Amino acid sequence: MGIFSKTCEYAMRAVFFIAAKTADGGRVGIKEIATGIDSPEHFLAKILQDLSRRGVIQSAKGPNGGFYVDEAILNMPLSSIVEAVDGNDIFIGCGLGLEYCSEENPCPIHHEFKAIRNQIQVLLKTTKIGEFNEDLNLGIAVLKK
Amino acid sequence: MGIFSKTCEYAMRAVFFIAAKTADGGRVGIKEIATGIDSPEHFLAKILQDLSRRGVIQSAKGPNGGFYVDEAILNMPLSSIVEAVDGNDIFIGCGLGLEYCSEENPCPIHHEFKAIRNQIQVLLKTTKIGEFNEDLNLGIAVLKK
DNA sequence: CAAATAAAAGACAAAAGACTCTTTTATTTT
DNA sequence: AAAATAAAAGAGTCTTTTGTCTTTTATTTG
Repeated sequence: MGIFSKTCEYAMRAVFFIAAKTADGGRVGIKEIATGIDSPEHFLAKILQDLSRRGVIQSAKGPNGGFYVDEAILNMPLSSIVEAVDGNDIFIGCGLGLEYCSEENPCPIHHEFKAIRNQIQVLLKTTKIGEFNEDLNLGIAVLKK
Repeated sequence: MGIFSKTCEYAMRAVFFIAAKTADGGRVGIKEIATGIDSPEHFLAKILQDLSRRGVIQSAKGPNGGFYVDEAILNMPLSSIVEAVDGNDIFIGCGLGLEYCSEENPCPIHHEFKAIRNQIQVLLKTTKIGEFNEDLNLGIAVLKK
């Protein structure tokens, strides 16, 4: 596995896809999203339901329904997606999995890893969900395997 | 889960423990290691067998047997442990889980993540297994939950 | 050589994560 | 109101990770 869980990878790709498709209005359906990011449809549906409940995307049922995002969501940081799916372990967890690792009671690599955790945090907090729309729509960035 | 798999976390803690205990000679048994790092004994045994086969630690059977490390191992980088257990995904994997993500065909966060992957790599490659022996033996660093 | 010791190996078992399929509910359009 | 559409929800499966238990093999010591 990578830095994030598979579920979280799907979530980020899906949110980027939805953002790029619906920033100018409109909705996009689960089938189109699943195809667009190479993910299993029903599994992704669950992930998106969860993200929708948590306000990271929006959804509407019925004809012309689908998933979409508004301006406020476009300006939300990537950390919103990651925290909704994987929690905040990546920001605070110990590199060696020690529950009580801290500044006062550090594991051997505690200080070295603090820098990495911080950098991940800065990246996820300062990058906006809508930031890639142009690159995605121009085909400069890609979401498929 | 954190950056590394649970297996990898146990592996690193165990190798640090063995290094600190045996750098000046001697062996340490699986029971003492498991107790010393708060890990399930039999599960850890498998991990250590694997590390031993891959040359990341050494082992001897029979009375006065156990696990130990020599001078060469003390100077090996942490990346040897991580690669033996988790492979090199952490160094090369895409942040969004895309198989064909690359400089020419980047995912949206490819460039941002390159810096993080590089920092993790530098940390793991430049830190030596034996580097924490003193802190561990003095109780300044800790390996227990 | 016999007994004791300790790692190696193998076969299971439980839990979590990833994924599928079916039914239900809400909305829109005619 | 009826039909069509599309997300929401629920139940269940498969796979991987994590963990347990038992047996075997190698080594040392008396």
